[in-house]
Amino acid sequence: MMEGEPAASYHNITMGFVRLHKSLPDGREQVTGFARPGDFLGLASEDNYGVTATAIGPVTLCRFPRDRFRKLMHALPTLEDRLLGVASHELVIAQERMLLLGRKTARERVASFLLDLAPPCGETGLIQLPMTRTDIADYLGLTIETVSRTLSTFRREKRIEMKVPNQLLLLDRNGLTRIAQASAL
Amino acid sequence: MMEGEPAASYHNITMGFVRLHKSLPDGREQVTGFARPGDFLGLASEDNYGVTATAIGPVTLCRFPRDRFRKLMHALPTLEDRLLGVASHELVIAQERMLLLGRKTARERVASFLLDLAPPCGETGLIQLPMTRTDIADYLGLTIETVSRTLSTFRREKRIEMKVPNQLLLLDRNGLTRIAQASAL
DNA sequence: CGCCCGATTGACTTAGATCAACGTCGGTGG
DNA sequence: CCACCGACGTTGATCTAAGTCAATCGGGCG
Repeated sequence: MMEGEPAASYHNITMGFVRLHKSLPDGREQVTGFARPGDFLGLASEDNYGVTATAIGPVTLCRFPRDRFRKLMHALPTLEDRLLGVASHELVIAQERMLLLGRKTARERVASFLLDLAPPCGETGLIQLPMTRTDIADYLGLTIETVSRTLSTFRREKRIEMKVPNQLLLLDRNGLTRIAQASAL
Repeated sequence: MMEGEPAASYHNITMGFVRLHKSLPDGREQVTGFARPGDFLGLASEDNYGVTATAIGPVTLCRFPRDRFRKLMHALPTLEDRLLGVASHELVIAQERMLLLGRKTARERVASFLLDLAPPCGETGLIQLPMTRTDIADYLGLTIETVSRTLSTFRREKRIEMKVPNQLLLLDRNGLTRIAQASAL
C-alpha cells in the first residue's frame, strides 16, 4: 500500500509490525504511525491511500478488497459502527501527535514515545522495540542522533535501562510521565 | 467543548469560525484545526473530547445531543456512511499535518498553510484570514515572529500582497506550491 | 576474520526561538 | 474631536535546541 496509489483494499495485520509513513520529494520522511497485530489499515484513505505502509520484519496480513468489504460493512451495521469508533480513536491519537510534533521538546517527545509503548508491557516495564532508531526519529520528527542522545540521557538519569539497543526497561515511569506532559521540570 | 470534558454533544457550525486546540500544562498550545461553516465537530471524541473548541468571533452552531444523534445515525445508514467518510478524510488531513509539523521548514509550513486556505477563494486568490497570527503560529508549530517574518519574505518575493494583516492576495500560486512541496528550491 | 549496518558520541553549525523595540489601528473617554 | 491606551503585528539583535558532519563502536553474517 503506497501513498497516492488507488486504495484497492483494507488490511488487518495478523503478525508483525508495519510502519506507516509519508515523504517529501527530497527524501524527508514522517512516520505517521506504527501498526501492530490486530490493527486495521486503510481507514485513512479516500480514493487513494494517504500513506505508504512498509513492513518491519516479516508480516502476515489479511486483505479485504475494498468493494467487497464495503458491501460487508453495509450488511453488518455493527461492523460499520466499530469502524467509526476506530476512526474516532485514530483521530484522537492524531491530535495528540500534532501536539507532540508541533510543541514538545526532544526530551518530551522521547518520553511520550516510551510511555506510548509501555501499556502492552504491563507492570514489568520491559519494552521490545521492533523499529530502528531511524524509524523512531522519523516518527518523532527528530534525527537519529537526537533520539540516541536523549535515550542515553534517560539512561544516565536512571530512568531507563538498555542492555541492547532494541530492548529497554522502564525504571522511572512517573518521572517519564512528568517529562512527557511537560509538568514543570 | 473542552479537552477532557465528557463528550455530550456533536455540533455543526452554521456561521463563523472555530479554533480546535490542545494545550500543555505550561501554556504551550497546538491548534489541531480550524472549522468553517458546514464542518462537523465531535468525530474526534471518545467518551471525552480530545480537543478544546474556541470561537473566533461570533459563531452559531447546531447542537446534537450525543445519544439522540447516535440513535439517528443507526436509523439512517446513509448518515453513518457519510460520517465514516468524513472521519477518513479528517485522518488523511491529520497525516498531512504530521508531515508538516514533523518535517517541513517554516517557509514550507507557511506556504502550505496559504495554499490550504486558497481553494474557497477560487481564481482570484483573495484570502480572508479570520484568525490572528498567534492562531496561525500555534497551528503551524511556529512562533508569531516567524510567521510574520515568513509572510514578509513572501511579500518581498512578490508571491503575495498584503495591504492589511488579515487579508491577502496570492500572486504566485505555482511558486508557493513548489515551496510547500519542497520540490528543489 | 573482516565487512557492514545500526547505534553512539563529540564538535560545530543553524533555523527558528527568545527578547526587545517600535509601528499601527480601533476604541474610549475627556 | 483628538489624545491616550491596549492589542496585534512587524522588525531587529541575540541565543539555543536540535541538526549536521564526522569519528568510533559493536554485533551479526558471509
